[in-house]
Amino acid sequence: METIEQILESKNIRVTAMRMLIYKFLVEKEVAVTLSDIENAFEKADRTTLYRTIKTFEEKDIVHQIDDGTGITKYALCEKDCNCEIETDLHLHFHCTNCNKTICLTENKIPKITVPDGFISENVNLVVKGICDKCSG
Amino acid sequence: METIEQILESKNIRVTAMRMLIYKFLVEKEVAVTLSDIENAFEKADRTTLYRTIKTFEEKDIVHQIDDGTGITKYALCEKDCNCEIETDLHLHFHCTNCNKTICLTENKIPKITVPDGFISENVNLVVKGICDKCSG
DNA sequence: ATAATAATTGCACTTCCATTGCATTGATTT
DNA sequence: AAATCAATGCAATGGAAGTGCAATTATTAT
Repeated sequence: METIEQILESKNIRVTAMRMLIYKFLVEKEVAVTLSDIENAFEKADRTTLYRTIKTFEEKDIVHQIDDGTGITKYALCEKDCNCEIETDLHLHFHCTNCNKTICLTENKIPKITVPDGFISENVNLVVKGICDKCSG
Repeated sequence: METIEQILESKNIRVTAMRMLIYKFLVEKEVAVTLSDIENAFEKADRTTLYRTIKTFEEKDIVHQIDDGTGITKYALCEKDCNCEIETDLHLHFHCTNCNKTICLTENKIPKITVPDGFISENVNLVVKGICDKCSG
């Protein structure tokens, strides 16, 4: 079992108290979070710090950004073996229009998408909107 | 050949000079446009008017909104036989990271997406990012 | 045709999220 | 311990989306 310190260090992220707290927060959340969500969880910390922390995480590939169409960027921890940058590993996201939660459906891989001649596909983003399991039950 | 007036009327949109101009602009563009694009094309008109016009078009289903992940909402005319609201008719969008253009690939329908039990899919948004035919050539 | 009514447009303003500059604090290295 | 570099906090900015209200224009009814 890796500690948070080890995880951060393995990704060349300098370990600070703040970063460890935010990482922990992301682990505990099972859904994608907005910057405001993080902000509300750490009211003592400055918005900018949180913003830059998440951006650092993103750069170092331990967090990926999700654009679920709500207009607000959300973030979620990558899976252990996630290679966000690799096209074939892309999973889809589900946005519940009822509870406004966005969930990474890591089990559901995106089917192969064909694009017309001349187009070069580098990245695929797929968001399904609807009602999640908790809200539909 | 339908005139713009006829198209608008058939969708229960009251015909005004402004609306005809914006419709014409959208027809001539082959890519999805942002509000700023429209704004730049009609500098004499007020932003709000353009905004509300495009919202009206959207409501009346002659324009659909595209969220290509750039953070800025884009709009494009629906195809003649487009039924944006019908899930099975959804097409995908291609966003070129080089020229920043977003193109409707109306020929490429989105494959059926399966979601886990309990989830109800109502809408699917799929954006492929990469290099478009003009930029890759 | 004209008055009454309703929809559209323009202006001003607000809100919200994302982002940056700069000073300060804190951690690392020499 | 001094020097260096990264991280944090504060303040401010920018951009896009959206709203209220007054003025204008179109539509309907008299």
